[in-house]
Amino acid sequence: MLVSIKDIAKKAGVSISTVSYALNGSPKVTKETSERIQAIAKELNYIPSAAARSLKKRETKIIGIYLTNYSGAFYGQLLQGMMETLSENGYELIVCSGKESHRFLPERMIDGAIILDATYETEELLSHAERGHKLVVMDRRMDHPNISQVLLDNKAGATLAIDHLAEKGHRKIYVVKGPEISFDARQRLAAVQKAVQRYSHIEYVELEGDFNKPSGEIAAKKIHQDFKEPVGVFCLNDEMAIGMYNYLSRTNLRVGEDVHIIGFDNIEVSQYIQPRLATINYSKHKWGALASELLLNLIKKKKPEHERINVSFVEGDSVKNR
Amino acid sequence: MLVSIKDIAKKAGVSISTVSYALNGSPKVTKETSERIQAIAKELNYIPSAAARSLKKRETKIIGIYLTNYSGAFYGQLLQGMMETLSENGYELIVCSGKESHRFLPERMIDGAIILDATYETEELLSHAERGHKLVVMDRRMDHPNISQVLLDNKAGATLAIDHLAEKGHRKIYVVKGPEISFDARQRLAAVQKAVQRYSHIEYVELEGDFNKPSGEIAAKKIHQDFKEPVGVFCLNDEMAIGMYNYLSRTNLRVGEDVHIIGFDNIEVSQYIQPRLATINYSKHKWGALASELLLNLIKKKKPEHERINVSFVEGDSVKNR
DNA sequence: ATAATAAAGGAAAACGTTTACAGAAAGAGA
DNA sequence: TCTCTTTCTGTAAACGTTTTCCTTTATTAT
Repeated sequence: MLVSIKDIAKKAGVSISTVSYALNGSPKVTKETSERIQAIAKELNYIPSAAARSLKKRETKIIGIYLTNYSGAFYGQLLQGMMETLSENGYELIVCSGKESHRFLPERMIDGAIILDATYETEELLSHAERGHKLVVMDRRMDHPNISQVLLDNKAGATLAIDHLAEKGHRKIYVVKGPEISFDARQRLAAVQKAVQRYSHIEYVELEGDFNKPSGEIAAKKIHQDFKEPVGVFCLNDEMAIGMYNYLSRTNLRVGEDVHIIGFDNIEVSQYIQPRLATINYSKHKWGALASELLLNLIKKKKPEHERINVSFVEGDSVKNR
Repeated sequence: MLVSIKDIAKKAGVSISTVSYALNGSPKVTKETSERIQAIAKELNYIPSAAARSLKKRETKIIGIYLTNYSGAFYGQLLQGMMETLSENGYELIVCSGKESHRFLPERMIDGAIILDATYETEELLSHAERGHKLVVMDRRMDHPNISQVLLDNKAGATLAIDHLAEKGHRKIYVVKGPEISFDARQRLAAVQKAVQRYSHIEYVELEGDFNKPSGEIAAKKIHQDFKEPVGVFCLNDEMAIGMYNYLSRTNLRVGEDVHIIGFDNIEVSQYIQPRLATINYSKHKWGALASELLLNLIKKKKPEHERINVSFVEGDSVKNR
């Protein structure tokens, strides 16, 4: 039923090694024999076995990206960037999410992994690296000969946001935090705390958040309850900002008049909601492409690299002068 | 460097088959030997080779889902539903997107595939099925002993939408179409055409669209240009509705007053935008779970099945009485 | 004519498992 | 004591490739 190179060899009257060479375009076999073998392979509908090949070659030409929150609104562009870079180099990308998918790396189902999944234990990553597996982390800092990293410039982004609110004359600033587990959230928060210190006249309040829309609504509720005069709010991601929009729309407070909001990530929908959300932008495509490039370098035995993705401020109607 | 069962066997003073049996919990080997072997395996940091195992067992316990548009806003819940069902049954899920990833199925990297990717040729799918591979299609109709299908009830959804607009007294209805390649788009459109025939007094206009936000903006521009009196609009998905919101906000036309909009899909953000979008809802989670279940059944040699996912109307503030 | 070289292809080992089958040891029944 | 089970473990083949090292044949140089 299942056709292997053995069947081709028999039909062509050659040995299996010749078939293998022919199918791989090796110059060791005549053009004519090669073509004859190719023809027979096609005729028999031959398809190589990935398992057999990777068992022998000790590689799969597949890269895995580890994600938790598939819902995240920017994965599309991120993955696009990765796929382009990888496929130019003969690699395929698969997205791994299930808890058991962690075994893909140690079991050598994939030749390397890109990590964007805070629930993946750093210890575990380290032990993989220790065994010689190649990794790129996008969600934490790690220093190891088999690990490269490419991180967002969260510090710059958060500082940009706070400075913008201060510039617009806001004297009370809320920040809606992210989940403790997220590296980006922690970095953004730390940068915010440092930035507000430069403005001694600013009253600064932290609100809980988990990067999802409902937590933005809850934060909005707090703000509504305390409301006395116009305030600035820095939501540590756009999702929560959207939750906040929604809650406020059911109150007498107006975004861009009473509550001035800045987000982070510039997800696609942020430029479609009303008023347009001011936010921190960065190229998701580039982030993914760079991560892939560094992984490929690592696989080619190059040195690990540490890169940073620049961010920029995106003007919006959600922040005006106080 | 790389430890295999051979190394364990040597260290434990048994044969490799005993190691294999022990590691797989076969009753053929004593509890003591088994435990001793397990201990040694752990000590040596043994990890099985996925390639070797799947070469021998002719299965990988991995299912692939084929997607094009990662950006799609509902993949999170869909994949969640799939992963739950699959992992309960000892399978892992990987998301495949790259053009070359098509080979995963014929090369037996995966034990089955779920298709939600209109660019995947039906011919190609058929040839896979013909070779004995198991498939579930979510984006087309196919009849084959190795293919199950689970489709949205697009017809019911589209009818619900048109009826709602008609009930609200609208006499001019626009429909913003989807891309020709999409089965869902074609089905929805066909149902719309059939539904409007029942309302002879309704003026019906079709506008181009491709399921992305910018095409919703373009459609909105047309509507704005032609505007005379309040109209109803059925956007064949929510994304385009959001694009329409955005364009209209820059005009004098108001959603829910001048332009009454219904979407399709009920993506998460639709309930967060203002005014809340009326739309057609269905359980993404269930859709994914069911598709996985049917695939598992197929793998267990059960008969192919054809299922349908029910849809329902979601009230919103984007549609009011004319 | 002979030896040296090149060209084309083949034999076999290896990759790391699983598993059918065979074998050995030990206990039980006669 | 002998045979028959039962219980454990070992041998070896198989999965489908790739690749190293040979062998054969043809070609060229001497």
